[in-house]
Amino acid sequence: MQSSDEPPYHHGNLRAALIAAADAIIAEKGIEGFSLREAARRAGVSPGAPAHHFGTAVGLLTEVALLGYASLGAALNAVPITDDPATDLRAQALAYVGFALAHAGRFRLMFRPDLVNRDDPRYGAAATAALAGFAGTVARSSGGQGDGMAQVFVVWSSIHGMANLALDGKAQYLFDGATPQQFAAQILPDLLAKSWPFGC
Amino acid sequence: MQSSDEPPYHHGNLRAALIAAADAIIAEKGIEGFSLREAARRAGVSPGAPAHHFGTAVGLLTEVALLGYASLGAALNAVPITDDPATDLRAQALAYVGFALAHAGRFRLMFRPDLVNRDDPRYGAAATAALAGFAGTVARSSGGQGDGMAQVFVVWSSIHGMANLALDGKAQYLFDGATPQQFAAQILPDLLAKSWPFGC
DNA sequence: ATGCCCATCTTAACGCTGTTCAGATGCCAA
DNA sequence: TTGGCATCTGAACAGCGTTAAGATGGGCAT
Repeated sequence: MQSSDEPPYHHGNLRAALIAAADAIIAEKGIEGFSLREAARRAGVSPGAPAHHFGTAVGLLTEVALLGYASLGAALNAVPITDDPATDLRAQALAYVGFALAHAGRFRLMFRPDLVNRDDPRYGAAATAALAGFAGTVARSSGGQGDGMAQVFVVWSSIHGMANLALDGKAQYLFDGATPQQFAAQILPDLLAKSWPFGC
Repeated sequence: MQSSDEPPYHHGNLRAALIAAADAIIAEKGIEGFSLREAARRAGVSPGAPAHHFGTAVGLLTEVALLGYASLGAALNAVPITDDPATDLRAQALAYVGFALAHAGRFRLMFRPDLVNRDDPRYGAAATAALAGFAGTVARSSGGQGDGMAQVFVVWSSIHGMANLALDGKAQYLFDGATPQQFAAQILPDLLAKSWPFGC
């Protein structure tokens, strides 16, 4: 009996191994570099093995996307809450964009409807759970006035749009060829403080 | 001699035929339903034929994406300009989201860095040209105060985020299971007028 | 008008992909 | 110990993008 769970047993906890392998591939090569066969290869099993655990490739990728929402939620929950909702909103926006750039593969996967099973009830739950703290900040920021859902949508859209544009290199075009990382670290904080309507 | 250019000549204006076929496939099945071989099939040529005109599949898809930016620009330029920049901004936002939903395949392709050759100089030019009128509205809206680039980025992010969230069915989750089309037609206009900070 | 050149397209092949299915494997419970 | 059954293998299939060698024929120089 080994203390490590690397080569677990006869065949082992293949399910977890495949999820980890898929996540690693996506982190290394991006979502377009993923292939089910390579995930199987890394887990040391035959190409047909994943089918029994996940059905299809979408089944496996859905699990990775669920992990992605969990880690996004963790990143958002990690920002300290102050008594100024606007400050918190800026910090959460920065965390959101930072997560998208730091885990580009995961982030892209999370919003790829063709690669994820949206009918899985855990999917919607994971998304709302990830944004729960963020929705709370929006509610505190508005003081309960106005349409709550609309406000969450508007603020989320703004942050999500910044993340996507930065990820796709569009910010690079507007801001003197700054890389996405330079943009997030140097330009975005000032921008949120001075030009972002939700940052007061 | 035929008046129609359908089966043009010996082999014909294959380049245009392939672009049209690719655009049609994407409109029918979405970007994930595209395949280079099917585009060749529809154009009535062998699988290897596109290579000479576009090099790789990305070459062909880049052309379709350029058409996409042109049509997005046309949609944005089609909104009438009033003397109230906030009104214009709302109308342009509605047009942007409407375009994304009406031409989902094109729109998704336009922001897929793995399917488009970002090094093509026409690509950046097409993107900025499409947003030129929009950037003008932002400038009029701010009265020339503040960082222009930052303002364009912030407003564009907001609109782009709404389009993406609507397209991915996230709005569906926040607004009582409304379909993307219902959302754009019934919910979004009110939302832009009442909860959108750029709509005054 | 004729002949050559060269862009264009075909055919065939390579290696890769996701998925399926019959059969082998070996753990766990009885 | 033995049977049942979840698990995994190995091979196959169709489809994909891309490449290379060869056929095809239109347009240009002569």
